[in-house]
Amino acid sequence: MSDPRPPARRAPTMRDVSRLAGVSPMTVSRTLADPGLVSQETRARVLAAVEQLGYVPDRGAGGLSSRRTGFVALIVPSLINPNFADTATGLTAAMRPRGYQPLIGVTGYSVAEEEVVLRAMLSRRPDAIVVSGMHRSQAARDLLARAGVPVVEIWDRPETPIDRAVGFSNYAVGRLAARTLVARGATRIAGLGPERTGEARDFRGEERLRGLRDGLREAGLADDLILHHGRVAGAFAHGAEAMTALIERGGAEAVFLVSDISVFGALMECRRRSIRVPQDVQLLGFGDFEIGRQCVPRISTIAVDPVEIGRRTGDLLIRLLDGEEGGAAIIDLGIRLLLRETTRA
Amino acid sequence: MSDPRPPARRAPTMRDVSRLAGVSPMTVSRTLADPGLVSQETRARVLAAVEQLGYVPDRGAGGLSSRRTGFVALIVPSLINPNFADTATGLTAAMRPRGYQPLIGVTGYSVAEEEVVLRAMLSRRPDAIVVSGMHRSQAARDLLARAGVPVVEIWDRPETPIDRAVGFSNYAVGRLAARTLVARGATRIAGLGPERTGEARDFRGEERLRGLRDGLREAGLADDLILHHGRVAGAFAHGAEAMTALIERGGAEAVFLVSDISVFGALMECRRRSIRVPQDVQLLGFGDFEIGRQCVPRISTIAVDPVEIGRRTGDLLIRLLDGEEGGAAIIDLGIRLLLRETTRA
DNA sequence: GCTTGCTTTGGTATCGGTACCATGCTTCCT
DNA sequence: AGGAAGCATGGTACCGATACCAAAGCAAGC
Repeated sequence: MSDPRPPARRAPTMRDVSRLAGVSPMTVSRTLADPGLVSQETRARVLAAVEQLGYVPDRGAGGLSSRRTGFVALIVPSLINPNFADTATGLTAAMRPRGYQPLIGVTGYSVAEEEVVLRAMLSRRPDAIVVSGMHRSQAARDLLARAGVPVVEIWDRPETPIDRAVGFSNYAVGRLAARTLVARGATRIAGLGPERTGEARDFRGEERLRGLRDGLREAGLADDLILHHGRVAGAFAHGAEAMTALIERGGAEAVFLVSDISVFGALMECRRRSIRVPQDVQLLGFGDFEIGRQCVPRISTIAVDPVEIGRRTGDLLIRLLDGEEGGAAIIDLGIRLLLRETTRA
Repeated sequence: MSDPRPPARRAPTMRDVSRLAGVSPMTVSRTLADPGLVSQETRARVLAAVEQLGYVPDRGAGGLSSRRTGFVALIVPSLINPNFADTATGLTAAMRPRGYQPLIGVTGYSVAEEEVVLRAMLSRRPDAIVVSGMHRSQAARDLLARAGVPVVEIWDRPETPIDRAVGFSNYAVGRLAARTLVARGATRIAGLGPERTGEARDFRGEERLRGLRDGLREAGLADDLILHHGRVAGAFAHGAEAMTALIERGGAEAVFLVSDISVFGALMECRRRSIRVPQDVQLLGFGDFEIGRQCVPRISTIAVDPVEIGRRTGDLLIRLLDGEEGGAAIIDLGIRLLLRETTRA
């Protein structure tokens, strides 16, 4: 394995800086870690040397020594889902100013991949781990529990969190959906979500439909229109296909879909078939995606704030990593009903 | 700074594994790095010990020693833009099987943030750096050029790449847009993109409009309808607002917008105003976003394959990091015209 | 039988930082 | 004046892996 590139003079080290500034490496380390510990004069000399050499500390080496890497593992099912991209953005915003670097792992909704990704994260010795919907594999649960660092489960409200949780109850979303549609006079109410078999599953989506089912039963309504259909990925297509399947089974007065993306797909299917929304059928989604705010008609939805989930998780972790108490084990950010134009008054 | 959590028995080290297996740490290292180097019997004993202890190697320590961290820095303007999320997914898919871990940095389209993020990445000593539209700050350029590792610029076709480039010509996109709309009989052709001032700029979008302008001039048409309007973020809203501005200036026969997301926003604005697409106005976008394939009417667009950009970049880097020649400095993946329903035949 | 060479294993130094303790010097107090 | 206390700095031993070299064991070749 010969390297064809020019030998690339090695990056300067703390030793180089210390020589140039005429101090010991230890003093350079202090200057960078906590400038208040060195005299003003020394600090100036060190910083000038850092500048002149273009020195960038090697945090890998620092982490090895201090046993704090500054990494925060973030494991999500998908980055293409804007909800998780938003959460990643919120987490980054909260933690980067304190020097933490998110390490993003994507599982593709696959239970098998979960463990592979988690292992890759653990090999980087993160200071904290944030996971979304990872509690299905026992091996993964064990790895997490034994990691010896704070673990936060997000986008969920587990009965018994491994450590902490920041999110909301997906089950409650489904129940609220049922209540909302019942209150709007619908009696034949459908629920559309992805199928529940195979390697890749959307457990949170299933949880919402479970809430819907219980809500409908409680209202004395039938729950025979809760359909599981198609793959979790490509959610746009899912909405259109699921709507088609529903129509073939006779349709419904109101439909709850597991995400706004799916609602959009269903909406387009309705347009193609000249079915009027909300006059002929009411649609209710989940997630308050940007697309639902922009399309015509605007999508009624049950909202959570994905950026806030990331931000609150970041704040919690900063506190925990500073050695403070983090407060409650479970932070429930709640859900919000946004009635717009795909439901009737 | 007292730590309230239980002392968390430290993760097992290679030393622990070696003791349990009755071999030297060096043999454990070899077993894990290249199993063919040790005898079958030894390998079995070592792997059993690894399994029993739940040992996960510390790649931070390994990287310090081997001077290969296995990190690939990926710097993008935004993760919320599905194009970049797709590229990240493609890059991950190509490189993770070889043990590389992407390190994602997000600049928020901000030139100032670029350098901060780049510095954070460099402190992790990545084996390669992938950047998207980072060539605007001289300090950042210098840092990249002196990093001593392969650098790939993506989503662009720079005149003089820092090292390598994988992408396509945004300028060519604009010219193709002009040609396409001219060929469809339009004479009053507009171009809508975000404003060109302020800290956060979408340079690639501007480049597309520059191509459009030149294309229009070449066809002998006016270019006075090329409007820069609103912020780059929140592209849905951008499309609607820009379309409104255009209509207030008298409208156009055909409009090129810098992304399909913007086209969607414009399309919704047209629906609100009962302007028919494509009968009253033709719309052409860029990016072939999922939403453009699903909405009604389906959006005509100039497509690139974002996942492919990531994948090809990953393949190139694997070759370079294996010490092979990488081939051409610039890989142009080309663009594809997809005529759908927002343009006329 | 002894050299040669291959396979398999081990020992030691080192990667670039930080933790921890030691030291020299000043300042302040009794 | 003597000693305690505090500030600024330096020295040394690691953190947990891998590179590199050495060496043991064994088979093959002459």
